[in-house]
Amino acid sequence: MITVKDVAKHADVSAATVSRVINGAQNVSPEIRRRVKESIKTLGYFPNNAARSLVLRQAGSIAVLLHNLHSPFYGDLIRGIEDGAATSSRNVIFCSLGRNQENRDHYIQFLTNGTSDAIILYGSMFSDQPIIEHLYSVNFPFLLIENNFQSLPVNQILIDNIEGARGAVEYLIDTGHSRIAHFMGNPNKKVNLERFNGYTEAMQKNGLPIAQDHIKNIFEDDDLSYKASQELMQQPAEARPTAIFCSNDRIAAKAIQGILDLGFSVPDDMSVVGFDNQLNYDNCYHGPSITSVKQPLYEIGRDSIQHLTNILDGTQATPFSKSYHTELVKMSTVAPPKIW
Amino acid sequence: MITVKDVAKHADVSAATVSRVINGAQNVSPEIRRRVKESIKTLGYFPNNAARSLVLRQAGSIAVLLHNLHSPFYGDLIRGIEDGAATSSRNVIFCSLGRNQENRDHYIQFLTNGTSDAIILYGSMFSDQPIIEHLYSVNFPFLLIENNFQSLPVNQILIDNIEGARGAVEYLIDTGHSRIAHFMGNPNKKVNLERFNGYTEAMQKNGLPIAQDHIKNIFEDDDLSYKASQELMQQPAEARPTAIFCSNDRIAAKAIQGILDLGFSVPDDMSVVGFDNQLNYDNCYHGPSITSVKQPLYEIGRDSIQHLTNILDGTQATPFSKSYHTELVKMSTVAPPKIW
DNA sequence: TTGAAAGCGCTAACAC
DNA sequence: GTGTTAGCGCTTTCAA
Repeated sequence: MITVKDVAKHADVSAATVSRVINGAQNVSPEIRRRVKESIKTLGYFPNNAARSLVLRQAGSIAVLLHNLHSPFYGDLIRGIEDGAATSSRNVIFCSLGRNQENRDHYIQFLTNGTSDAIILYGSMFSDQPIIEHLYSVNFPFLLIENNFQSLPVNQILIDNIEGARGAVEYLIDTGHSRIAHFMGNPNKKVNLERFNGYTEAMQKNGLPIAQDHIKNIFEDDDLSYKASQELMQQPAEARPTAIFCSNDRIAAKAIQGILDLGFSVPDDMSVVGFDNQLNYDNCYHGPSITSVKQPLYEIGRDSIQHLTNILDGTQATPFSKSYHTELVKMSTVAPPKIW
Repeated sequence: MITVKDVAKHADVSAATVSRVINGAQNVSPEIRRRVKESIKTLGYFPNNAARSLVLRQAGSIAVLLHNLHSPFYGDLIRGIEDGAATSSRNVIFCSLGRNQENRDHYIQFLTNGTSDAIILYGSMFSDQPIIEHLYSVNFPFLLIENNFQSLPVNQILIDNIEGARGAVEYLIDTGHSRIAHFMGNPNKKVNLERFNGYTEAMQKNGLPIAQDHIKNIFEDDDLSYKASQELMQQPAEARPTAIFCSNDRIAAKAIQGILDLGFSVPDDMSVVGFDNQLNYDNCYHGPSITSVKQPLYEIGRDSIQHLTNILDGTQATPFSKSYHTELVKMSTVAPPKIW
């Protein structure tokens, strides 16, 4: 391993001078700077990150923690993070939080003790609370994305799920629907609760009652959505809802499939709205293009790195909070209801 | 920050003893061990990774390098890696290699100098060659997956693309096809070349000529596949191929879509075989279930961590090489050709 | 079995 | 502008 000492000897200067050159200090004569740079190149020197981290108390990296890194849902977010990282002086590493509690704790300890300078935690699992409280208690810089955490003054980036859901349901109402069902994802994720709240807000504001069997809990297994939509369709047309608002696009896709497989039409017999705007031709989704609420995940990913970099550099006040608006992408799964 | 010194003082022992307890050395009296453990718990101590890495010359982590971490294609691989990591004493970090050459080099330097102990490089881009040569030249432990690298004795895990492709094409031949087209992905990826070779091998072995316009280059833009399949279908039925073997499932999916959109049937008018077995109901692919060559990505991911861990621990001889077989998953996109 | 001391590679404070 | 020195937190000789 080549060290500063080797370079120093080769360039006939002190280690301190080599360090100065590496770190771009101004008080080095041009001639010496040239010589040191040449030696670095000749010897193929690169500073050891562990040693540097130790003395600087900075690891030079930001860790992005995701549940299920393998989910295709993260595409835009990751792309944004990558592009954000390109503009940051810090490197970004991605970490997948496993299910095993002990491994998780160990992993967090690993990251927060000399491996990374800050953590981005994406997702709104209630089960993340102990992690968040730990990070807060040890005063480790972190930023939450999509986790509306009220009990502590933390840095967070949110999207307005309630507004997004409300807008989607109001769009259905404006299109003429009044019996609108909701397929709700796992309530252990805050976003699903918020979207549910947006749905109820819109319904209540418009004086529309919510029938008990119009709320379906889909939890983790998306196939429940398939069955749930078929259950609805088997009711007489004048009794069943004319539209479904879903917590996310996967649920919407399965619901649509269930309806189509019974020989009904989307949107003629049933309108469907999703959330996330995640399924499209590019990822080989070939079903009907789903009208869906889009969150600006790319921007969120990109901005999160920049904000966190600024926080670390002290150019950004904390706690920092920012909310992003959603956008309703109108595609082909919504039409006026048949009149009954 | 709590350090060994703090713990030492609290437990009224020396720092060396604390270190011994942390690292499970045997020569510590039970009483002292108990006291130290208690102090560690009381103070909430966790060893600093930078300091530890510096002295041990081990970072305690394995870096997984992926191009386009955001690709849904990596799902099974990442899942396997996660599960492999759970059995390893080392942590796994995921890294996305950007497009910018300078950033890339910097990132590699960052990883190889005190940030990680070994690298897993997935993918068969020819452009990875400089990275591989660099890692080799600095004697940094690494493992290639799906990159058949011949010029240096490196650790690698491969799948038998040629065999897989040959088997797929022979299945088509056995089903009665003789005019079989090939939609070939980006030739800058070795896997696509290998699959092409498997195709030609099968054709030649069975005495089937390959018509010039039956080879379509799809490169990066999958939509080219859509157009290419439509071009084929516009030829008279007795002249056009009766089956297409595609470099991957995305290409296959677009080809199928092109055929269907012209009002033709898959597999009645055209049989299609893909590679990767990647598109299914779970990731919201709703087209015809594609007959496809499946690679054991989960196993590869899991095994790669274990092999690399063993290599680092010196319990696995190097260079290490292993090849995995593929499996043809027969679904609904292949049927005997109509007789002409 | 335990402690004192040296040193991993680097940077920063201080001297010149 | 440059070198000397100390020290980041940890592990590991070496002595006791």
